[in-house]
Amino acid sequence: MDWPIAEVARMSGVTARTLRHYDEIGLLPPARIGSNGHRYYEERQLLQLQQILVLRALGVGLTEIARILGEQVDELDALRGHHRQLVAERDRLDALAATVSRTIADLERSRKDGTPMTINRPENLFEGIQPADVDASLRDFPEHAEAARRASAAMSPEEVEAGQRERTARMIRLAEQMAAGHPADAEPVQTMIDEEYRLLGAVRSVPTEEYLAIARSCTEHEQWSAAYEAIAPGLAAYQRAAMEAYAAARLA
Amino acid sequence: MDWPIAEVARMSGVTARTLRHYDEIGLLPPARIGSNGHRYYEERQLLQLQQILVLRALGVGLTEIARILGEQVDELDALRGHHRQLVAERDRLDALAATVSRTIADLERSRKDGTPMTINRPENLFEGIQPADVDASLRDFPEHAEAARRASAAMSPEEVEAGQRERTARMIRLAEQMAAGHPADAEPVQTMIDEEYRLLGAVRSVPTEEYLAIARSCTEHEQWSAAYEAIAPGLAAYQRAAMEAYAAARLA
DNA sequence: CTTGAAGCTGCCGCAGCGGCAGCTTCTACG
DNA sequence: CGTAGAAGCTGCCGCTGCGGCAGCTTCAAG
Repeated sequence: MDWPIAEVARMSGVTARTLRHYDEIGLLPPARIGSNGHRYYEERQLLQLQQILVLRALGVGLTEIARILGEQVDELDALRGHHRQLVAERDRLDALAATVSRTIADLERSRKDGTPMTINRPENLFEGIQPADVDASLRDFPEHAEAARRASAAMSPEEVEAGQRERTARMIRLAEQMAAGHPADAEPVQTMIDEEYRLLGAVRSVPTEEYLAIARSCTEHEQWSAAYEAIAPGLAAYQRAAMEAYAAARLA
Repeated sequence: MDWPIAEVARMSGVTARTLRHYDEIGLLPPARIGSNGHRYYEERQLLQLQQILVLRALGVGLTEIARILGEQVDELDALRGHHRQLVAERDRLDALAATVSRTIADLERSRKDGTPMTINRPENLFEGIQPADVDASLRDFPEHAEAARRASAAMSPEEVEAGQRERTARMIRLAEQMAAGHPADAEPVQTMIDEEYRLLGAVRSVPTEEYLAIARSCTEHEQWSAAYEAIAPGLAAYQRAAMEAYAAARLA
């Protein structure tokens, strides 16, 4: 007893095209091929097709299915690995959905306030997108870079987001000072810088030398610089100057 | 001030290849192209790139991003739609992961019991894979088909799975009776069929005529038939014969 | 013998690039 | 001023899992 391709398609619910595809990639060759080139399937192939469809429905890729059917890998191992992937992907989407809904809320709020914000929120500038590279500027202080990496790896996505948001808010306030014409060593600016320094010190104490290295990074680290410049032209240099003035005045 | 492609790549963290791709698809053309064909980007492009990367990080597709940047669609609307998709996909993966972990548990159990089961569990045969088509055989009774559709739509994935598993268990017990050589109208077989009939009746009362239609479907509905045959050759006809004998003896 | 259904083999397209190959152009150094 | 090496360019193939053609052949029923 064998069936032509359309019959199998009707029985299984997949299209004939799919069955030809499975033949093409060697996943499910038909039981025999007539002298006319037509494909004929038997019960064994139906059973295999069922296995394939089960695994496919579970989200397993066709190449992995082929390995399972070929008994090159253990099905339990494969499923366990697949389960890990599924959970990881689900968690990723979950975090993504949360971020998107925050973005939506932010946008809605800013529209009510008169659209002072575009979707290009500074907290999502380059440095935010690639947090792993943020500490690259600290390569002169590898021991601290390592610690920072560990610290940021331990933070939850929410904490990371919150941190980015706060840093950005500071950058914007600083840009406002700059736009108002205050020099970098003006009192209100220095007050803000002092606040930043204290926050930095709350994590761990920062020697003057390293603080100055961070100041230099504001203009020299390409991603940082780009982030500052994207908020306001000249902001990177302004931040650096303010930090250097602060160090000269209070960290001497 | 403009930057060559590699510079932008370093600043933004994407590859030059990606930037060329974005140019190719019209998503981010460079500010100018030198007479040598080289691409040069300016601040405006950097800002756009940032927007692009933010949206891309949120999982928005490039074509949708292009529409948002071109202001052809409202960003809030786009994000709301995207959020729905994200949540739906997350839920799908969640259900999938749950199914996979049940499958893993089943496989582990069966291995301890001496591997009486392969991954090709009958509860995942064709009809299980396409539950939406199960009631297609009831097309002669459209009003009932509609009700069944509603009922199955209201069931949770767990309930559906459980139902499939139970039906399959019955099919296997029936196959054992058949393998033992009992005719379809033998007493133990009829007892099983009676149990099935009562279960069916618990959902809603089934007239004899419709019961016989269901019996016919066992051999005539291709997916059902395939499911029975995959468990044991001849099982579809055996089930049908048993049901018909039951109807003749007890529903007359 | 004819006709319509079903079969076949390609090839393009989809999203978002990665990774070549093969050629040209910039930049720095001697 | 010549040259090497880095960086630029334009294609084209590949991935996943098929859908959807086109163009031709073959089957099955009347």
